[in-house]
Amino acid sequence: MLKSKSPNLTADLPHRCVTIKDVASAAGVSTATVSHALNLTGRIRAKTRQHVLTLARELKYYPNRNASNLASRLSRTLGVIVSDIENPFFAVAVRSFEDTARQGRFETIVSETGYDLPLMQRAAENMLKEKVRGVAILTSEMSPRWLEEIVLQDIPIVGFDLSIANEKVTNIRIDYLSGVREVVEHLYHLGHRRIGFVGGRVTFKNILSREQSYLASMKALGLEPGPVLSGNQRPDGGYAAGMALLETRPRPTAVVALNDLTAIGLIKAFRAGGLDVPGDISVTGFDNTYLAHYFSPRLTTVDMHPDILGKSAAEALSDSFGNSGVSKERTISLNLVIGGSTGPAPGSESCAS
Amino acid sequence: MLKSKSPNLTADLPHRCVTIKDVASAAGVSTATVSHALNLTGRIRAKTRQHVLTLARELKYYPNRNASNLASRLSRTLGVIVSDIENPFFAVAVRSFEDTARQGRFETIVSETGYDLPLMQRAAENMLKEKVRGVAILTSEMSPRWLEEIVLQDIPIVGFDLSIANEKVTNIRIDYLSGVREVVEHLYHLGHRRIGFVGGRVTFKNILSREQSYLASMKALGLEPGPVLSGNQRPDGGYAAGMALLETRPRPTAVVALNDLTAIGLIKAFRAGGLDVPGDISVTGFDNTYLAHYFSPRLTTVDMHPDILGKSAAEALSDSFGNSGVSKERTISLNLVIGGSTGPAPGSESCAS
DNA sequence: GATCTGAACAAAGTCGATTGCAATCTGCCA
DNA sequence: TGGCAGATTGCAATCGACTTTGTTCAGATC
Repeated sequence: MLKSKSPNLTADLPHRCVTIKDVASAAGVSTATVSHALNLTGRIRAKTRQHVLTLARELKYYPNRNASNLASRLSRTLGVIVSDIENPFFAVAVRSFEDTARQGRFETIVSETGYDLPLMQRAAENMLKEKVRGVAILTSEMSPRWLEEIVLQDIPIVGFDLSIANEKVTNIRIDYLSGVREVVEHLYHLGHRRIGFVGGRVTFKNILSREQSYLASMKALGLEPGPVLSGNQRPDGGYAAGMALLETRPRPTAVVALNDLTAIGLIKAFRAGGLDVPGDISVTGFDNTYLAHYFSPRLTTVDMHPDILGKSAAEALSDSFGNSGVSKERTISLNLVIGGSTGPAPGSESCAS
Repeated sequence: MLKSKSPNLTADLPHRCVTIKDVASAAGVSTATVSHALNLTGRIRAKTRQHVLTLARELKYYPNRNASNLASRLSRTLGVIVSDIENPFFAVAVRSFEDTARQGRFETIVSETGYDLPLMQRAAENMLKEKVRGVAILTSEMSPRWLEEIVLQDIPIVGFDLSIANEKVTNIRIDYLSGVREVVEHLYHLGHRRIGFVGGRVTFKNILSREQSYLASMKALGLEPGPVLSGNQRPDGGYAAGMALLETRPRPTAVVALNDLTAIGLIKAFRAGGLDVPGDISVTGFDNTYLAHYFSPRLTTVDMHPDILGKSAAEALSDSFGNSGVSKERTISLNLVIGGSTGPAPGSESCAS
């Protein structure tokens, strides 16, 4: 769209941004005054301030955040490390975190690990190089090594099920056991006795927690834990597990999935195998994402309140800036949401125990 | 966990990061040498380089990206502005963008607008202050004003349906018309004649494009455009629209939704109204997210290849760094995916036209 | 053995903003 | 009108890394 005839094309010249100096000289004041006018620091005459602000806007001045962070030795950026942004549970949590951070005039940068070890390291390094003010670990597969590394740099951390205790670390407790127990008991009351479980990589602590909670809940009811399979926390993993379960004899009458995504994968597999959900087999999810709500039948699941989680995480970081060393524990309560994906065990009306 | 008895608690002292100076003095070389060793610039003896690298690791040195960007007057960060990360379509696109960027040793920062104007402005300002190297606009509700503003700072932009033409801007073309036409024709061949449409905020250009494509497709088939409603690009908007459609007389026998999320909202509403999908009414989505795949019935939808989109966007930016002024257009091809959410129009076998 | 050459490294200026302290100005009071 | 306190504003150092411009030194050449 631009005729490129002149050798002095704008695009060829190294571009210079508008700096605080430009604003200062345009306003006929020093850079210090401009800085104070923009940041409400120092006492500036109202008229001067207005003048500077007007000029800054006219010149389209956008303060270089790199320079600002460097000079003030203080960043207003928070980091979030998350495993899978495609999972609506995390998407909601991250958004909630960002919204809360924004209200405190903090920016947020997000790094995804994709349940992958090298990416996990990269994410941590990213935060360290960016010199963020605090980090939220919205995933629990983070290796202790990198947590230590972050804490060593004196950066506050918030997360759940963190394998590290330190005054810079705020742990958000999630009572998986009560959540999973409610699910299992719900199925029990529907007459189910053979209740399977589809988990994920047990090397990840919060995934392991759910599995252990399942085992404990079964034992508490005097039930033999049914088949336990592993997915990959995503629908395709659930589908594969579901296909495997179709072949299992005796087939469970209900399956508890570690999250909603796995549950919908399971259901697709069961239907492909000619089973009716919940007529032939009941399925439960975990997280109560919008998927669970709009899926048909609506998933029986456990609400993890990702919005509260994200908000809590951001607040925990803000708090830890003010009063150092006070690591309040925070707790997220879970509650069962009953949907149509669970029903009476086949033939349970006649042989209810 | 830490006993705080000493007044010289580490946490109370202003923390100093390990800097390049620390590494330099530890290694007995100048900071210049350290910089060269780490960045592979300049000619350094292999032994010196190794020595420096080892020490940097031992001291846990993480180069301050703020200082680095400032000094080199060049950032290796790309920005992505996206409307709704909760929509799997965008989640996949963003991830694909990040992966591609990472391969080119670029970091990515993401800002979400939530279809909200003030947030849109904030996102743009965020990019400007961060002095990113390039921006991908994975949403089309960005106001031209901010696009201009970014281009003015000489920052390359890539996006789809951008309302600005400039040598710094790469436009990714998406042929909505062909995609929507395939959907409408598919329904037509199934015997549908009253085909409704649920769109979104028509102030957003790519949303408007889909609606216009629908109208054009209907006209091309000699059909009267059925009821046209607006959602909010999310499931709840689809649900509300579906509820409204239940009351419409004559009720359409098929509804085209502007995306998958709206489609699942619609279906929930229709089922709540006692309708069978696709027995009583057919529904189509758009985007072919994993939702469409795992939903039951599988959604008939249009694959937009978000992964290719994200990758293309990142590549376009990388390209624009090398050769300035070459703004290659890129095109994403769409293709129809037929699922079980569409079926013959009720009674169409007897009165097929 | 003196000179030249290029590799390897150091010194110092620079990026754009912040901030403590000094300098200036203003208004008020004596 | 002179002086002083308090309100404004400027000066200049600083943050941590990069990068241009030297400087040094080993080896090669004659």
